[in-house]
Amino acid sequence: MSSSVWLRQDRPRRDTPPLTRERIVQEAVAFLDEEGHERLTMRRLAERLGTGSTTLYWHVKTKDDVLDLALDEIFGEARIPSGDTGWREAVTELLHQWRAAMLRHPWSAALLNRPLLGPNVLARTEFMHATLVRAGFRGPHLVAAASSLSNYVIGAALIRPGDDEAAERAAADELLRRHRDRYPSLAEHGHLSDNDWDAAFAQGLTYLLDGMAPHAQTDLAGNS
Amino acid sequence: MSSSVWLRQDRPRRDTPPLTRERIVQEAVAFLDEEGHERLTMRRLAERLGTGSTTLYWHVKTKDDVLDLALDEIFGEARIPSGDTGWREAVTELLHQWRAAMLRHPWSAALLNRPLLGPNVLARTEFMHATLVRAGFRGPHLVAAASSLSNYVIGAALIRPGDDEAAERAAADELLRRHRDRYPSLAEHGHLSDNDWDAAFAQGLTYLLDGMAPHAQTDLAGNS
DNA sequence: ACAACTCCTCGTACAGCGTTCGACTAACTG
DNA sequence: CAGTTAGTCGAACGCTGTACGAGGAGTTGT
Repeated sequence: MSSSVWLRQDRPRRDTPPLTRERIVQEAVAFLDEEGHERLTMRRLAERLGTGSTTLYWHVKTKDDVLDLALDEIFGEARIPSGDTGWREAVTELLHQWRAAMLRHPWSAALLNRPLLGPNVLARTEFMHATLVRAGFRGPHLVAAASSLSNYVIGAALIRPGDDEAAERAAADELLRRHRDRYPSLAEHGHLSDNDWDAAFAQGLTYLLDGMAPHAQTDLAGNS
Repeated sequence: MSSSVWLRQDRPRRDTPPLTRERIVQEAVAFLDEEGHERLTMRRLAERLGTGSTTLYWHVKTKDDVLDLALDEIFGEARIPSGDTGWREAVTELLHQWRAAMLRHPWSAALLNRPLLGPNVLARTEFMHATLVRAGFRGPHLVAAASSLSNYVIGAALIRPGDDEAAERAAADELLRRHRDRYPSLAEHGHLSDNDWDAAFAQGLTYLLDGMAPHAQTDLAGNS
């Protein structure tokens, strides 16, 4: 029925078998880091683990399961802030960590269209949600704030400028320059190679936070 | 082959080649709309076009080409605003159109990790860029504003709530409810099924625009 | 008239894919 | 010692994207 790992329950486990789901996921992440999303096959992953490819199917239902698990795994790298700072600092810190983790593993961008329901993702989304509630967001503004921040960081990681080699980036810039009559504004501001994307991400995030801050109802009840 | 005129079909007209790249792309979009991203194969697409599968490779280099072309094709559905309004109205209108086009073709989300360099994408990005320049954004603020808006709309289309059937959405909500001890804040505000995502998108966009508006340098030179 | 050439189509084939199935081993349970 | 269970694996199936080379049709040159 349900097609996602997170919605199925685990097979009951015994001691510690030599090959585990954890080891598979760990090795999958390493493989993806080294060789990329398109080169991952069950056979190659099995070879790396020193087993036959069909053995993997004892621990995992499908290849998509491996990908879902690997994706959630890297979100665990995003440290959750302590939370004893202001809500803006907390959200900013979390989203920078989030983006950094994804840029460290560029293959993650290709998997973002799958439902993000793993424990690591949920823990971080929960933290963000709770932080926004603590900041005073309620109702539609809470939903809008939370989803906007998610949209923003996911989008920023997806349009990752620089995962493809510099050659490809230069070719894209060349394309713009060649059609400068059709795209004058884009051609003028060297779009891919010249800009500081880290700074742009940070700046865009402050736009978003500046825009949403006035909608936190800090005067709801008579608490501190 | 056939012995009678009536059983033979007309010779295809020569001034309009029977199979063109445009027709392939058009049919690919239709196929993706009807059957989804995972079911598209070159053989099935060819069958739909009434040709052999290898014929496609005369008009197109790889399957990825078809996908890239199909993706750019649907961005053409996003009408570019007239531009005789304020910059906020223009950007808002463009991004709503952009998102609507992607939601109309949910398979597009799975292709967003490819470089977006087609003419339709570039034309719309150019319009947005030009609009922001007209609004007075310069230097790093121009880069940040343009990329933030792109990030936001791409991210919003990617975390499309509701492309999967209601059953899966309900299962995800159930997961949250089952773990309400771990994700209290997420569980409390019914995350997937209950909210108005169109409104949330619109609201988040106003956050972003509110936040960036003060950084437009309207007082640069002494023109009108 | 015929040959040469270009544009386009397609059958065949190949290597590789995700996944299923049933046989096998090894360890634990009674 | 038999029975059960957890885990492994070789072989096979149906499908994929794509390369290759043969051939047909329309046009051009002589």
